[in-house]
Amino acid sequence: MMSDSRVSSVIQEWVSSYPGQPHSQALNPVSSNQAAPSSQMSQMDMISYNQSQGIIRGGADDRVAEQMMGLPYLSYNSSCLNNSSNLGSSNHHQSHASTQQDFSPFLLPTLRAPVTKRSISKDSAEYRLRRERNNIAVRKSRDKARRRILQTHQRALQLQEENQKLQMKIAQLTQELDTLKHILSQRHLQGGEEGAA
Amino acid sequence: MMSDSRVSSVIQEWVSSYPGQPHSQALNPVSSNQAAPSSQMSQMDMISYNQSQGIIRGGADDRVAEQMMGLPYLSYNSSCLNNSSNLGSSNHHQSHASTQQDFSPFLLPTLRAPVTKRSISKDSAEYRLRRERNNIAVRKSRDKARRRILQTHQRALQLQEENQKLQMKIAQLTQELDTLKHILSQRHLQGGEEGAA
DNA sequence: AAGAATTGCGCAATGT
DNA sequence: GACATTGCGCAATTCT
Repeated sequence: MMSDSRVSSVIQEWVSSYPGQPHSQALNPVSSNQAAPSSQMSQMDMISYNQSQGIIRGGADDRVAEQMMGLPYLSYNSSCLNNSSNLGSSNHHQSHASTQQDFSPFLLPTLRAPVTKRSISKDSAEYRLRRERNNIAVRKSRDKARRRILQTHQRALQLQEENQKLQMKIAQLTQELDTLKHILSQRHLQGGEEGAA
Repeated sequence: MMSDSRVSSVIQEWVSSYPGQPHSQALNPVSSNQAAPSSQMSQMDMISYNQSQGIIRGGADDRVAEQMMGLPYLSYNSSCLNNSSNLGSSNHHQSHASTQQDFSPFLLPTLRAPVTKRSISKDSAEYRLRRERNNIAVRKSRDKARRRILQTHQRALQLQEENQKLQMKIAQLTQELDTLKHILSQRHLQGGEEGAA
């Protein structure tokens, strides 16, 4: 309930352990339109990393918008060109939402309602507060992850060491046992001879 | 030569296996000035995450600049406010560099030369190409990291299992040994009696 | 000298 | 609703 959290996500655990999948993009209508060009591929191991087409957009900081919603390098042309200064920001959502309106609402039932989804305008203090908090959470989470990884690593080392000791002990015991067995067999013979005599 | 590549890095393998340390920031003068507000603290475990002051900047996309150089939430005010449109971009370095000029150039010998460092303007095709390549590399690298982590984890599990088996074997051998010892002592007594008779 | 690999960071979507 | 996770792209740095 904590480590492999997103196991529930459909597409996720689908074909691999965990990373490299769209995850958010694929499921969310807002971002889905420009979803996975890059992320998709990470699945087919090596090789495939070099797929993302090099659309050389003309816009300047489209990257901003781009990254804002984790979209790779699509939709650089049309939309997303007005918010360079991020003043109208907060509306990336809307823009995309509307851009997508053409989709039959029947196919995306529960997702059409909040067309404006509360205009979080990136200027709002609330927005910054949210972001700030999330950033803190992110740092914390990553720190935790790092610690976890470290622990696992050290645990492995420790176990390996312990393993060696155990194996040595086994070797020792085995030898001891052989010795005793030998002695016993000797005694046995001896006893046999005595009985025969 | 491939997995634990940055083993040579001083601070790195210093105290632990691999992650969690500043690494780059701590060593480089340029970034060091605004370096670790966030990373620093991540060391002192929990608690300290809520430190970043909630400067509610007035600017809009300062975030852009912000993130551009991975600086946490400092320098929101003065500099970094002119490149919203990312045209002059590439000069973040300079801005900061100049901001830092007060530092005796003797301390930063090799870093003052390329004042303009080739103005890569984010519009250039080259820039996009670079970014694209880096993104690919990043994905690849992360995939690799994930695999590595997974492996370590599995290895730990495997070792643990093996450990149990070994311990069982030891228990078994020990018991067997005890049995033989007992038998031998019996024989010994028996032999002694026989000899005495 | 140049490109690939790493790493920390913030954002946004999503999970809990 | 707040916090936790996670994928993603950016930029800085390091490795090769």
